[in-house]
Amino acid sequence: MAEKKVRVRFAPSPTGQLHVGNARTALFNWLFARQRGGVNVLRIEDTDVERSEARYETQLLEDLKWLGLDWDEGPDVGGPYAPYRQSDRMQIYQTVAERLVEEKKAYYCFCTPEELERDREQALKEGRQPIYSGKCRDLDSADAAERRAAGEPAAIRLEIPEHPIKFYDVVRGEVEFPSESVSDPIIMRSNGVPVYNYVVVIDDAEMKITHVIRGDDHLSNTPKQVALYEALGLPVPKFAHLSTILGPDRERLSKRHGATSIANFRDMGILPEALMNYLALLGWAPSGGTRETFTPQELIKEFSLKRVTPSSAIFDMEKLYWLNRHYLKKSPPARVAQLALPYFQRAGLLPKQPNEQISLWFGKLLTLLVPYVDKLEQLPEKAAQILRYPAPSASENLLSEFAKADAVLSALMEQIYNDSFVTTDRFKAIMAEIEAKTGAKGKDLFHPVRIVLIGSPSGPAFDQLIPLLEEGSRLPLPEHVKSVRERVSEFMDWRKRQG
RNA sequence: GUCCCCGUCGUCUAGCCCGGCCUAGGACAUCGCCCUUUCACGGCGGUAACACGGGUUCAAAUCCCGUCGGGGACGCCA
Repeated sequence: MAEKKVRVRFAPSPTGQLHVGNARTALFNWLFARQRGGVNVLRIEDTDVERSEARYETQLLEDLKWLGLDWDEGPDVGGPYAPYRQSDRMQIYQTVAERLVEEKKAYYCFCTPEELERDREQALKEGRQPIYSGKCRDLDSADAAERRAAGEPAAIRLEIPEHPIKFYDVVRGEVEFPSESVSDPIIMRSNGVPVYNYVVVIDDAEMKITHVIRGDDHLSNTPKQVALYEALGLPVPKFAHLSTILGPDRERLSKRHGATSIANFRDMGILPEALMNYLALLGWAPSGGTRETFTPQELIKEFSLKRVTPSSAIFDMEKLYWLNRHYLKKSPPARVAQLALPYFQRAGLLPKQPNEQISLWFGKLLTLLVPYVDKLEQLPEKAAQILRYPAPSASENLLSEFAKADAVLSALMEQIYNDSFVTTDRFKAIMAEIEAKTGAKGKDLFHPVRIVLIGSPSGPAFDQLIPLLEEGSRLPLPEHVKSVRERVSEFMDWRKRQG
């Protein structure tokens, strides 16, 4: 019971939209913290002043919240280790760096970038690891002070110890790097700005982070960071490096693969619970490995860092769509309606302030359409197929393969001529009548009728479609929905005009 | 180049740590059938994988070595 509370952190840079890879990292941190009753920290890594922007930070928080994540400490909620924005912590980094120099764990380096570049090329040519030679390591501290006083720019480097650097990674096990493969890293630039690899460690240490869960692109940086913890005399946290998410071409997932940011998915009409579920399944599977759908609560219960897979994963849009369809079908109709409404308004299919009748009708329309789509975004297009009257010429082309189409349509026109409102029962009777009169059956009977009504041989069942059209035709919609009779007559008139 | 990580169906993965229960399980996609006077939804079924080569062992997807392939790092970027 005395076990220490776990503390994890998600530390994004506000330099753009929240990417799925980062979102998955945020999710795993969150799941781990929530399951263990620990603390989830949000820290903003904005040391790169040029690329960081306040609006991205706001958006970042919104995207995380939309996904269903929350945090216990962060720039917006505060906490015992505030501030949570690196740009507000500069003084700390400076102080600690100077202390490290005093303790001889770090040193001033006067090498110029050109000099370093030459050394690197030389090393590469000789087939050596291109790491820093360490030539400033043994500079006399009095000399160094003098040169600095004279205005010579100096960076601060951490001295990497001689022994191999080991650390524990929860997803990969024990990892060891030979000391010779690790360069003495710069922790303070000569202009006084601290370096990322250094500030993360200071912050993680100060914030008492127990588990560092992050992308595996940081794996090779980890030995430098471990050396820093050791120099600082602070406990090294456990690490968990998550594999990279790849695009279909096995390249690191990026904008050119299409939708990759959380905002993209939200705009398409992917449900947050579907995305969360999908992201959780990328690199993690429950024990047994046979279950696919999880609510956030179930994920919290089942999640385990130890079960995270080390190999990289290709992002599969189709499976995300499958999950989205699953959750779309499970969602209460009122919620789907609320989420779908803006898409219809933008397409000019629904008014800004739909009245109650329209909302009711819209609900029916959605239950009809939802089984046909992967994401909300596709709804207006699907609906347009039904709500807007299709071009008669297109229908005409489809009609040719049905032998008795002409007879069926004339009979239909005859029957429907006097009906201003067609009920489902009336429609059934009409179809029976046409069947009796023309002898057309099955597809020969039903398809021509469907084509004339909605411009396609496939679509919703008639007993749902007919009332939808008829009711819609009486509503004050931005675009008039044509009734059954209007549709049939319009088509027949068009035919007449064609001769 | 050097160092580190990774390698099970097309894809996500279970199994690997503690070898036999694996004629390798589930899911997405795909194909077929059923439901449906259409399509979609739904139901049922099929195709499909242990990267390769050596060991160790009575027995290897599982342990060891090597090869190959992919990724990352080696920055006064994050």
